[in-house]
Amino acid sequence: MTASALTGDDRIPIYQRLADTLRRSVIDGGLKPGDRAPSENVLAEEFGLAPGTVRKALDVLVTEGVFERFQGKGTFVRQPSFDTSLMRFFRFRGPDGKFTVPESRILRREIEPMPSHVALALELPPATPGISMSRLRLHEGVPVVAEEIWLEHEPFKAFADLPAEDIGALIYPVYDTLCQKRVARAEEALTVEVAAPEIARLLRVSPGEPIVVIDRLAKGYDNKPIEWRRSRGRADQFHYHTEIR
Amino acid sequence: MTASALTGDDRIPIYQRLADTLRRSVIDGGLKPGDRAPSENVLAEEFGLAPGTVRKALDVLVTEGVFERFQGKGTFVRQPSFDTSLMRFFRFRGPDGKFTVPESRILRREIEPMPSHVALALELPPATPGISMSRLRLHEGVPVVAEEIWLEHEPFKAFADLPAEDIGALIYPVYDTLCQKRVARAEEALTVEVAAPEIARLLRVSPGEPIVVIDRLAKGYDNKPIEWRRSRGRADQFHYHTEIR
DNA sequence: CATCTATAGTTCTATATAGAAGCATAGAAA
DNA sequence: TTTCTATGCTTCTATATAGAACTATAGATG
Repeated sequence: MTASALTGDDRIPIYQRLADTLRRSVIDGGLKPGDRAPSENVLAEEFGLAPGTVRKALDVLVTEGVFERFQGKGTFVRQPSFDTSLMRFFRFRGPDGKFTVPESRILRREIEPMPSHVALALELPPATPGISMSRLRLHEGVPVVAEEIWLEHEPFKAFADLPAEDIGALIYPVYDTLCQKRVARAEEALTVEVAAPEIARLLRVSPGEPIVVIDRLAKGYDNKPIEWRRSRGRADQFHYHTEIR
Repeated sequence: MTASALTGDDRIPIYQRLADTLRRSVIDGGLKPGDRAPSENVLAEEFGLAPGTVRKALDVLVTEGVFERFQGKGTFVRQPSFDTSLMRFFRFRGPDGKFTVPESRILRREIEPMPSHVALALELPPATPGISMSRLRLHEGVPVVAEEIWLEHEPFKAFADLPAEDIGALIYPVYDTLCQKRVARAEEALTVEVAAPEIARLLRVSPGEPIVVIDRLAKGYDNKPIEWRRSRGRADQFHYHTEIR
């Protein structure tokens, strides 16, 4: 009955308010990805709650994907993996059938005002100064995906000044270390278009070939947008499957 | 401690074995979609378990999508809705912006040996006799999706004899009432192809236009395949979005 | 007739307790 | 050294209990 240190509207169940509190501490960086949360018993002690109530709060956060649990080891802040991204359905594999990580080549990086659809997605005023980047991903030297990436300039100044050769294939860890921006999740949308001349040239296909377009909006733990990205790849290499019910 | 009427390997936790038991009774038809399950207290009484254990078993089945719960009302066998199907990303709406259910026109229905890829998907021997069906879906008179559907002939004899005009836009309820085959879930796969001449003619597009192809394998509560289906629609009307993390 | 009230049934929240199961490490034993 | 054992931590399972919150219905009240 001792609601103790828990804030918020007390018509909301205790376990949900505890979940809110713990989620908050992940957002604020008190708990970082990979960190172990206090054990169930410690939390119960700390907040003056029954262990079952604490466990139920953790259930919520595990379902949300904020935490993951390992029996005997502990409960940890989850490292976003993005292995459910639509991108994985482009099959980048050689003749031996093995899947490989495609290499990245940055074609262009400039500071310019955002086009309206990007500013809208990033929840910023129109024409906000942004970092615009073009990137080509190649598999065994063959171009497979062309990407446009947009970031708000202000919070990503340090990234804008980073030498291009210091940006590897994985870009989100750079955002984290350089700009303290941690990507927690993303929304993706898939459409199909016909190859425009410039895209056809980049991807080495005939104009008019079908192209799969994946738009991604990456967000932080606080659900605020961080990065907008549009990826285009050859449709004949794309295969997506899912389960419904 | 009284494991009572629960069957199965007793190294498996009780709540999981109870979940298995309840799922079984849905598969066997003892509990049909829309039916209310016995209340948590009744189940606890019946199996000699603590209410918390029963509740945990129901949690499992709710997460699986077998049951859905309503506070104050009860726990019910879920009616599969299929509103997460990839098909919903074809936007069938008029100039007023309203979404509508497309009408169906059955073009062909015959009994013939299955092609190997269909027999493989349905887990049947090659060339098993099947019901082959072609269907065109139209929105305001305009063809939007072309479908091929395959069923095993033997269990669906009654369906094969049904007059075509008695088959409405919704086909799964017919499987249930006529052939006692209940679809519980489905797997879907999405690919993109270039319109072949026959498809182009059906969908009234130019050959070479991009076409979105959705393959669906519908399964029962026992996870056995029931129906194989391939749907083709114009790519320019397709828009899929999802969240990842 | 319409509206409120009591009641019984349902799920949901929260407490308290006990022990099993899994993991890591320190120290004993071979 | 290598292997086993004990210990202490973690999450996981299961019990028992109490009351809150929600829904539907029957019956009283206006």
